[in-house]
Amino acid sequence: MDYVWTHGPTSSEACREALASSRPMKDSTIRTVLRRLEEKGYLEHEIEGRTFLYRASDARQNVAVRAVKSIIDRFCGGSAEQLVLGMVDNAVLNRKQLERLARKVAETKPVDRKEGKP
Amino acid sequence: MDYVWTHGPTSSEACREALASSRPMKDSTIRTVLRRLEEKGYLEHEIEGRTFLYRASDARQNVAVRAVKSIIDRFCGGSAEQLVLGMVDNAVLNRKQLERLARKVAETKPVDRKEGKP
DNA sequence: TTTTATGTGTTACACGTTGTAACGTTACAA
DNA sequence: TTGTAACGTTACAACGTGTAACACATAAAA
Repeated sequence: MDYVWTHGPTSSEACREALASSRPMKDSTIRTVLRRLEEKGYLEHEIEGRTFLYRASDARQNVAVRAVKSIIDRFCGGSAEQLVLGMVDNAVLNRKQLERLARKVAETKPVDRKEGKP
Repeated sequence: MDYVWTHGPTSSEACREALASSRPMKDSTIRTVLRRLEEKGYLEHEIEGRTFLYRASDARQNVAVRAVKSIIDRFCGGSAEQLVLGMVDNAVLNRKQLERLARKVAETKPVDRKEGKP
């Protein structure tokens, strides 16, 4: 998954070769993994000649956010703010960073017009 | 887990009774679950008479934060800020909330003195 | 003191997920 | 036509999870 994210669309072979040094695997292994990731919706593929080219169906960051969202729902009663406060308490995020973020976002989305990407 | 979090220390029986209406389970089932949660470090128990009293070894929110932290490390290159930005992009958090958080934290930890709970 | 109820210990089993792979089939290329 | 590069199908062990049966110990009751 990580490989497909950092490099673009990839064939199973290319993927295998790239990972071979750190983790030698049979081609069938790689293909199984890619197929399963596709079943789960993390990947999609198109056919180039007779080769499958896999690409991530969603950016890494959005996947991260969705995962976090589900944590928020399960553990923070759906309140993202509560989570962020917890992050500050646990020094995962500090005051300075939070302020910088607030400023940055204020610049980017000045009026907060109905959410959604402009 | 959720039950132990919302109510305090609990015996397996109390837990079973409390959940019985929504989810009737045998006592051995409950005990197995509690024991496994303890093995994983989410619960601890002390012995009261000859009954095990389980309590959460950590607050719900901290568990959430740790889970999120691991997502940050895996998907956001360790940058919590990046995640928060992603949350804003995905409308999990909006500008207003972020500003409110920044203000709140600024009040609570005016100087950001070396992190850690005062 | 013997019996009983209540609590814990141990073991099990079905199912789903995940890592890893063998073997089979198909179609382009030499 | 035959080899080879791709994919398709199937498998299997290890692990996690939900659910529970049965065994053992001991305080409490008779």
